[in-house]
Formats: sequence, C-alpha cells, structure tokens
Amino acid sequence: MPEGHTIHRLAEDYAAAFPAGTPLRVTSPQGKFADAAALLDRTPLHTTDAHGKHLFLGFGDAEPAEWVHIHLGLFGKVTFGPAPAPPPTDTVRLRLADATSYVDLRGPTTCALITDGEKRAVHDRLGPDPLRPDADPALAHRRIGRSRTTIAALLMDQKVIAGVGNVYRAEVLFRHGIDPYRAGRDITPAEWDAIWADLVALMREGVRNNRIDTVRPEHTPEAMGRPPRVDDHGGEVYVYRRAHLPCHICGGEIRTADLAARNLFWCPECQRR
DNA sequence: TCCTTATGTACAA
DNA sequence: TGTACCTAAGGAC
Repeated sequence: MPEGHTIHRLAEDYAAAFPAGTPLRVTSPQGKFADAAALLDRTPLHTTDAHGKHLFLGFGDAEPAEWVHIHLGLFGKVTFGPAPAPPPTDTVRLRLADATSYVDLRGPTTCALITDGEKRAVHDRLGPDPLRPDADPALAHRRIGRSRTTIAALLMDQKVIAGVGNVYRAEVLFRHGIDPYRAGRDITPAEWDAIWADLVALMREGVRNNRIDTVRPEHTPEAMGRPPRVDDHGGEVYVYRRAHLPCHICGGEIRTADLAARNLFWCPECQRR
C-alpha cells in the first residue's frame, strides 16, 4: 500500500526490528541485489529515513556514507516476521535477518546501493513531504500557484509535494470540496493551507494505523444510517475506488476518469468549481 | 488457468 | 501519450 505514509511507517518498522549495532544477515535470494547484499552482510542497520515514497536504509556502525535506496513502485511489498525466517521465495529482492526477526522486500521499482551524495540528490528533486518536520508547504504552493496544470495532477507530482498518491489525492480534494480539474493557480493560499494541514493530519494517522482513513466520524456509514462500506483496500474513504456508488454526503454518484494514466475519483456535486 | 487490476515512476517518441 | 517494469490477488472461465 505504498503512499508516503507506508514508507514512513516502514522506516520506523525497519529501525524497530533491527536495533543499531546488531549485525544483520543481508541477502538477495532473487539475485538482483546480490552484489550489494554481499557488501552489507554482517553489518548493522544504523539509520532509516523516508522522504515521500522513497525509503533509505543506512548500514554500518556510524553515520552512513552509503544507503540502500528503496522505492516500492506500484507493486512493491515488505513483510516482517519472527525468526526463524522461512526459506525465501524466488521473488525476495532483499532479506534482512537477525536472531529475532526477518524482513523481506519484494517487487520494488528501486533497490539500489547509493552514496550519501546520491541520497541528497533524491531529496533535492522531491517536493516538501507533509510527514517530514522540515517540510515547507510554501514551496509547494509557489509551484502550484504558477501552474495551469490541474490540482489533481499537481498533487501527484512528487516534485511539487512528496508522498501523496492516488488515494490521498482523491480524498483530500473531496474533503475540501475542490474540483480536481481546477488549475493549480486558482487554488487560493487559504485553500492550500487547509489542504496541507489536512494532509499532515491524515498522513500522520496513516503512519499510525498503517492504512488510509479519511472519513470524518459524522460521515461514517453507521452515523449516516447507510449500509456498511464494501471497500477492499483497508481504509474508510469517501471517493477512492467508489466509482458509481453513492456519495457518503450527498448521495450522488461518484465519478471516475483517466487523469495522467491514473484513475481519478470525485463527487461532482460536492466538488464544484 | 488466464485476465485484469493496483496506493508508481521513468523513458521514448 | 504510450509503454515498460516489478508482483500478487481476485474474478471470470
């Protein structure tokens, strides 16, 4: 479930699973990361970091000079388990293991050993991340405010804002009653401030619960006297993957459309221009 | 067993 | 804009 909240949660979970100082077995059963894994084998995990959808694992006994850079893409998955680790399947790109637990990485778009400088370059090409304390929302609004591109596309552009994916994009626009096709430059500073603050809160909750929930208590099916939801992605949402179903608030039909090769979902009644 | 789909991105044309 | 890449689950047969 890789939007930014998943990656920040993984950074926490990797660090919690493998305390600094404990040497790890590092392997790549699939083979695609075998050379790097051999270099890292029997060294401890020192630090983890996350920016948007990018995860960084720093190995060694001191401040890392090299990092494992991981991006899950659309399919990547990480599974944690207790020792003893089962025999790995042939899709495990990276396995970390110690005496008490193991973690398997499968299907990432990126899993590469990079230098500290290369890591900085990744940070430099990413926009502010609502989950990072150093993030500057004004930086994002400066880009959005000059753009004729739709706000729906801008929210997915990691150079503009890092960590938002297709679910948070759809849900935050719904929560603020914003038509996804409005141009970025028509988003007022007040609207942007509210969107940013909401993303900070929603994504922090996402890290805490390891899933995306966006429905306010007063709009849950129970509170609205409607039948329980039938979403299959784990969280409570207003519009994501709810095409042709009734809007939780107005009862109108949720619409869907292609936008930049992704599925956009919105309620045309609640999200007017 | 095959087909579709998915919370993503990079690159070619 | 289209396509390639990575994996697994669910649904249609």
